[in-house]
Amino acid sequence: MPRRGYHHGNLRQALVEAAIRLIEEKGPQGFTLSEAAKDAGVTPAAVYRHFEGREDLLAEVAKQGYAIFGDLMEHAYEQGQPSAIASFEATGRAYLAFARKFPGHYQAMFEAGLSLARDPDLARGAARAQAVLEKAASGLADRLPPDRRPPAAMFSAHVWAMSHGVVELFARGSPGTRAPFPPEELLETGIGIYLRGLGLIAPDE
Amino acid sequence: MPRRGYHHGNLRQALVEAAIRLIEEKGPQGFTLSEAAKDAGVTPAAVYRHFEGREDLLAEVAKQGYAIFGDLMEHAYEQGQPSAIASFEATGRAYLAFARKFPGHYQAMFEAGLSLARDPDLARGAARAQAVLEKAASGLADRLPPDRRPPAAMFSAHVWAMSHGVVELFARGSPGTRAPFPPEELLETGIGIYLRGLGLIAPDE
DNA sequence: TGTACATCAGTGAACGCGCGTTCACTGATGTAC
DNA sequence: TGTACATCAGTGAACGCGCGTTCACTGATGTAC
Repeated sequence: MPRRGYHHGNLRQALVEAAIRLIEEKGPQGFTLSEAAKDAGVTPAAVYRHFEGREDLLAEVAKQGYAIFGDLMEHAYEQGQPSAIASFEATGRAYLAFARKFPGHYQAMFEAGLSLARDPDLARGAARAQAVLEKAASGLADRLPPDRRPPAAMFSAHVWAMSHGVVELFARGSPGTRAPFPPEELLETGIGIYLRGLGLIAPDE
Repeated sequence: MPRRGYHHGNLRQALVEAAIRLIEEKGPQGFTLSEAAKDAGVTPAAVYRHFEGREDLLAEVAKQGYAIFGDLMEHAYEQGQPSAIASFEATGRAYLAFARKFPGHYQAMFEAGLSLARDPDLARGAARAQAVLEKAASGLADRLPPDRRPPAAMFSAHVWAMSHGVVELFARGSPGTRAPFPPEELLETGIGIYLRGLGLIAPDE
């Protein structure tokens, strides 16, 4: 991030990127406004030209994360179409792929403790991502006999939970616990068994 | 925690309990040694009579958490015996019950980023809890035909992941996302579907 | 093409704060005689 | 039962630190004439 003069040019985005880097290194709690400023080659006070403060910068990272996340999830869903199952599995994979590829964004979104209420944009971004997963789940539900059809929101919650759990427990350099299996494999097999349990894949395939 | 004089009596445990309370309120990152000392009615320096420092106190909370956790898991397992399925389901429920009943311990154990390597006792406690879940999983695996039997460590990882995900996403006053279902129900149904997928419960029961 | 000027992004010094940790100390407790 | 003394848990003052935030300022940029 070399400065070209007194004016930075694109300090706002440079700060966001510095924040992402710092969150990746030290987690959302270890990230400080001052260090982000330093990383961007700028005085802490300069941050206040572009953000209301520390939390506002953090929220911007989460916001950009939700945008990328939503795009990835939607793309995965489209790739899987017209098969409801393929779409569902693809969104699960996309979840994990996002967490691994954008760990800074992921942590800002899910581990920073940001309230979605603080910013309508943030809430919108989160809702959009969740909507894709529920659309995929609902496509699945349609293939079950109506009398034995659990709510789609429940499917999506199950997969969301398992994905998040895999990320937190096995996809990070987590607390001493080495992953017993590659996270991708764990999630793939987990979702596979789950889908079989729903009666959506043949019992012995 | 009223002091009865110059000497506290049981400051060590009083500090641990203050720490637990603070972690419940503000998370593991918001917990400070100074505030724990204040809560226990004591000067920050007094903490150093009993712990090496902030992280050591945090580790003690985690250690006590693993002890309780291990007991609960083992008890749940025994309750479920001799049915392998009942034992497995019970340990899953025990996981969630622990997280809800001992949120301070839970966070110290799984969200504080403590390295298990820093303390053999800590690693032992964690290993013990994990062993119970794997024992339950292995009891299940025995009931599957050997030629189509996935490793027990994988079962236990799946359930661990789903449980952790449910806790993090739906059992906390999480970021704006209101739980679509009670966490207990979510985990119960999730594990149920999963077990059906393994071919361990009848497809239409 | 050159000059005056408004704009506003970034500076640098300062603030008050709470943190973890250290240190020489003090005073309560319990034991030996 | 009473006294001297060793032990050591907790005190209180001090430290250096980095934090988020504020403020009056400065200097680069771009526009109007």
